[in-house]
Amino acid sequence: MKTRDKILLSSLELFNERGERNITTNHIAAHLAISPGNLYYHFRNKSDIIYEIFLEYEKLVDYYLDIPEDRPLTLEDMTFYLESVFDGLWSYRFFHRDLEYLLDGDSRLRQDYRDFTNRCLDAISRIFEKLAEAGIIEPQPEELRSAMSLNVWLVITNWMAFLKTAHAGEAAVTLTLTELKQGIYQVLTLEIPYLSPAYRDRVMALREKYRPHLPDAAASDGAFDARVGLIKK
Amino acid sequence: MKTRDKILLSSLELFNERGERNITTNHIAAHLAISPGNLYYHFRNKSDIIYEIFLEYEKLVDYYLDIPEDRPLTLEDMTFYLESVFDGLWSYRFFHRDLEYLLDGDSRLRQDYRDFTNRCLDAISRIFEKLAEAGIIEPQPEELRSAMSLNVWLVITNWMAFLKTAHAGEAAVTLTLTELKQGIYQVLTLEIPYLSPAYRDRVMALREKYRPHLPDAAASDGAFDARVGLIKK
DNA sequence: GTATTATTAGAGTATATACTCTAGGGAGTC
DNA sequence: GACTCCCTAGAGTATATACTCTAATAATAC
Repeated sequence: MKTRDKILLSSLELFNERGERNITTNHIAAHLAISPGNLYYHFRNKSDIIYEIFLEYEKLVDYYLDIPEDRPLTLEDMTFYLESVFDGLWSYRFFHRDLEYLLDGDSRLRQDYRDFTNRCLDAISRIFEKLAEAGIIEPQPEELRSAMSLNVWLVITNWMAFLKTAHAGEAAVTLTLTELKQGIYQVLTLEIPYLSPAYRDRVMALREKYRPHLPDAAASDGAFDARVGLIKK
Repeated sequence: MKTRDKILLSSLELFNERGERNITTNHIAAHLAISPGNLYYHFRNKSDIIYEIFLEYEKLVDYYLDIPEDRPLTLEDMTFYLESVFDGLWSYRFFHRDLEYLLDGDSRLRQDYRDFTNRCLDAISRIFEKLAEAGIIEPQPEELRSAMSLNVWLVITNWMAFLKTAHAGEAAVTLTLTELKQGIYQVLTLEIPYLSPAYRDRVMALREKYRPHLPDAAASDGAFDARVGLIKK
């Protein structure tokens, strides 16, 4: 693998594990056993590294949120969207943590992230629209749909921060993908009142599968992971 | 005013304006025209300053979220809760921005914040319960109520971050309290499906007052501010 | 092979940051 | 006046951080 790609990969890994604020360019170089000079040969500065990681993140989510316009959406599609978005969030989880600071210092990123958010909001709204067309949820006026979409976005992007801050025990929290995906439970909670009777039971059953286990239930739940695998096909 | 209090006040002001990460203890001292030694005479370190500010924040929100148990809740109560919580969020807005990092470095704060969150979630849930008792919203099972409360919490605490990151124009954003309170629109959106017919129109009218103005509508809307003042009485 | 370009090492640097240490002033008390 | 206690100044420091510079090596082109 090219040094440049190794830098991106290691940076992402370290940022995710310990937070962008706690990782310096020297840390990244040390972790790869290369010199700082080498790192700065490939990237002008730390912001550039972060920006390139963002571009990857953006590409991934855009790919996940591609909406087929030639057929109606199914419940499986919806599940796929939810699973995928949380997968993406997991892979680039450092990003939302220090978002405001990152955007403060990089106007390219600020602009791109703004556009990205708006694309995501549009996609969510379009998904609701198509779910209504498919008879899964009741159709709603445009105004309500976009306000709903925004709430979905807020829940999705901030579920992780909630887990890390509010579920924190004595020690700092180490999060798992399984826990993160319990955010799907919260998103489906938002949809409940809008479900059409024909699909209500099925969605409620789906939601039930993501219900958080209460007190420190088995951290790695085999059955759960198996199901996740199944859903994603 | 005592130097100690001045330090807390200036810190809060600077943190809110420029972010905790961008403000050093030396900045705070310089801003007050006191020596660093003086600052460190009053506080052992930066974390202690932040912790004390958190205690104030906690106290304020706990005070706002006090729920009268001797009478039913009214629509005015609900409005007051919403307005107050966003006021609190505004006054201590630096806090949620760097929350994860702050908690990482201070286990006292981590523990206290966790308890604080849970108190808030309970309060929100209790408010829903009492709104149902008052016939404003339809009663819901406990499980749904607490999942809903969590969604309300997520929307409330992250609305500001959304504004700052997604609504950002070319330049970094300067937020106003008025914009922040448009979060109330989002919260009320969550409640819509649960409103009882008798109150539906009134709540929808209330919600309408917080609707975001689309393209850069007059930043300081006199009528709006007047209404806010009225509501808070 | 030689010339050129791409890559790397590693020492070094300017600045910042959180914090320390010593010395002393001012106010009250005896 | 001397003692004490609270408060303050301000110089100083160890460490970290983002980044630079020079020189050397590896890869590629001709």
